[in-house]
Amino acid sequence: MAARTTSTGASAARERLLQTASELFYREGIHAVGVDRIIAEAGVTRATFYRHFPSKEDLVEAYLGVEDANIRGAFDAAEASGAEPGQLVGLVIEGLADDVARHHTRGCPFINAAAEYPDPESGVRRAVAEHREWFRSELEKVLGAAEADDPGATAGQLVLLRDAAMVGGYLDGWERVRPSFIAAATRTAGLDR
Amino acid sequence: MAARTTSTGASAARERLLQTASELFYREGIHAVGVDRIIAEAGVTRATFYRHFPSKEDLVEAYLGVEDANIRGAFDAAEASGAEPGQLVGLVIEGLADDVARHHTRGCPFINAAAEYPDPESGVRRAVAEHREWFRSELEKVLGAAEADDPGATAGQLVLLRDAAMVGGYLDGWERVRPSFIAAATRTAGLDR
DNA sequence: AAAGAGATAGAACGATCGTTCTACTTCACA
DNA sequence: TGTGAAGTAGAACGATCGTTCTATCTCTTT
Repeated sequence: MAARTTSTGASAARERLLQTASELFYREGIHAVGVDRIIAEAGVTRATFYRHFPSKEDLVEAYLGVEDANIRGAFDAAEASGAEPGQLVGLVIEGLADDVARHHTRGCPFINAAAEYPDPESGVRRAVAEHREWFRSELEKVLGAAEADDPGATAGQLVLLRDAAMVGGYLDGWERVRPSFIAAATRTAGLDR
Repeated sequence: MAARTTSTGASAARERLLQTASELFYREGIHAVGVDRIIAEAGVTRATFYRHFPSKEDLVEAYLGVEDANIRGAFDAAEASGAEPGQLVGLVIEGLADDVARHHTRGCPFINAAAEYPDPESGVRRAVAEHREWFRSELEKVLGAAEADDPGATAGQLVLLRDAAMVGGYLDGWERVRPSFIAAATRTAGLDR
């Protein structure tokens, strides 16, 4: 058995590796999960691991890439749903709330990763910075289309609120944080008028 | 040379150990800093380390205890300053902003620690939960004295805003986040009326 | 004067870290 | 048909992890 079995062109072993690592990194932290754990749970050999990822840090960056792609996909889906710009802002807020409730119950993958990588020049921190900048500008775009006043400032505040929601949802429980998040986000976005 | 040299009754070696570890843990992350690093930079022997801290995790908990005590001290100072309850809320917000700008430029010690400790039953996570609960109730007390409406809900929202400020200050730069934080916090606390 | 706690110094424990290596097999494609 | 990439299997590298140990010295307290 070997090689490219998936439709995307990526090898099956690589995808299993990436998915297993993503779950472990998110649930237990990055430094806390060793290469041995990952290859054992992915059912793959060390040699196969290093064939696809030159080092563990490359795998970490790929993990953040998966998280980034997931969120971009959610945005694309929302925009492709044919909702009007005015509605879209509300959909985004609801989507973020739903994401924290369902998938990201251990906090934000990017915030958590940054906690473990102090060097701003590292590949991991670059990935975090790029993701945050994309997210901010995407919000600004949506807000601009909905003709909100000062989309730039509002987008910045919504980024902060999402950070707060993910951290608070993890440490205090989402049911305690959700009302505050919804109220603050809708008011910030100007949806309460 | 030996033993208790400080006025507080704690040994000098223990205090050097704790201060050194606190700086390293905060700046570089907990799992990333080994015991060897700590004892080397503290100028202390392994045996001395384990005399004062049964395990590394005890040192981690002591580190969070130091951070907790610092913030409690700041609150006590603000309350002892003789400011009126109405002013106190504003002082607290300014104090938080000042803290992020000066001391906590690598994020929140408790949020960062929680990112590395997934088990909610662990001593570290318990310390995080206790600190957050104290902070929330302290805010509620101050807001209640200032006769804000719904001190409970407002305190919860201010906790979220502080989380956002510390995360955003670390990852996006405090100068970008500060205006949003000040605006949102003063409005949430009802100081803009 | 005796006792004990706190410090120093340094060797050593087994376990795990991330990484590299050789040897052999299997499949896709030119 | 043969070349090469992708897979399995497993030994081994040096480094570091957190922890334990013995041995000796110093100071404070009784």
